[in-house]
Amino acid sequence: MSCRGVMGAHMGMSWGMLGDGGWRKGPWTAEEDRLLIEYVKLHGEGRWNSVARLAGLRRNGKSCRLRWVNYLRPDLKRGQITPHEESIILELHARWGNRWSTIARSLPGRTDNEIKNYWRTHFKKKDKASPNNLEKSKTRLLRKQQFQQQQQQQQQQQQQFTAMDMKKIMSILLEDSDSNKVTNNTTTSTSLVQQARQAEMGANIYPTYTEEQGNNWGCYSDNTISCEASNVDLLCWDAALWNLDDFQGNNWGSF
DNA sequence: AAAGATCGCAACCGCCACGGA
DNA sequence: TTCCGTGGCGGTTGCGATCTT
Repeated sequence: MSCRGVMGAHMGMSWGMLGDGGWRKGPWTAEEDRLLIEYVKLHGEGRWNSVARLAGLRRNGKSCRLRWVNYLRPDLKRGQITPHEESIILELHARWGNRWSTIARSLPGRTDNEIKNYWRTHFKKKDKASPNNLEKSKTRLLRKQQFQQQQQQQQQQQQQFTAMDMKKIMSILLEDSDSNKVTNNTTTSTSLVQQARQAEMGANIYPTYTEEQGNNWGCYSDNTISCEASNVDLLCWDAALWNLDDFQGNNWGSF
């Protein structure tokens, strides 16, 4: 029997049922999500194997961790991978190969699973794809992007970051970058910081933040962060963001 | 309109590294 | 030093949604 056959038989048997040790498997219900979120609120991330006992979930620790990391974390960015993110993925994959978690660290709000899925769907198959198929997927992608753009525009109208919120972010980011926590490319990061400063001085336009978009840095207008930035610039910018992230304990909602 | 093909994503598995007993 | 529990990672699968014929 093929590997797929073995796995398929196994997963088919267990999907949505109780596995070894009585753990539930398969898709998560809204109630399970709620319990897990409550658990993390009370106890923080980690100690996943106590979730079953403390939260009343019939899920094993691994499953809980995965659900939290890939789906429930509040700082997750939803929606389409942007062209900038795509270029970062391409560049980092060329450098590191299938080290998805490493790549994910350079893309705030994206999970290794998401990037891995994106890569497999959009790039791996291109190797085999005929020009015709390629055209089809492009069209499909375009349609999806247009639909999501419409949705995002609607949401932007409802949930705009206030200027004050953004000033807080910028001041934290600037303090952080000034203390040289970004070590890989000080020159570039400094220049980004300068640009950011200029942006703050100009200050009439702030990036928007929506629940759906998460940290959609692509929303910066041309007079804030240069849209012409190279991938290296973007990486530095991302690195700066991650330092900010560390500073805030990954809690975007706490600004 | 319907059937088959393809896509996208959530979730699973096995393996490995690490830290504590 | 060894064993065991835990968490993280990368590969793989199942299935609903969407598209094509």
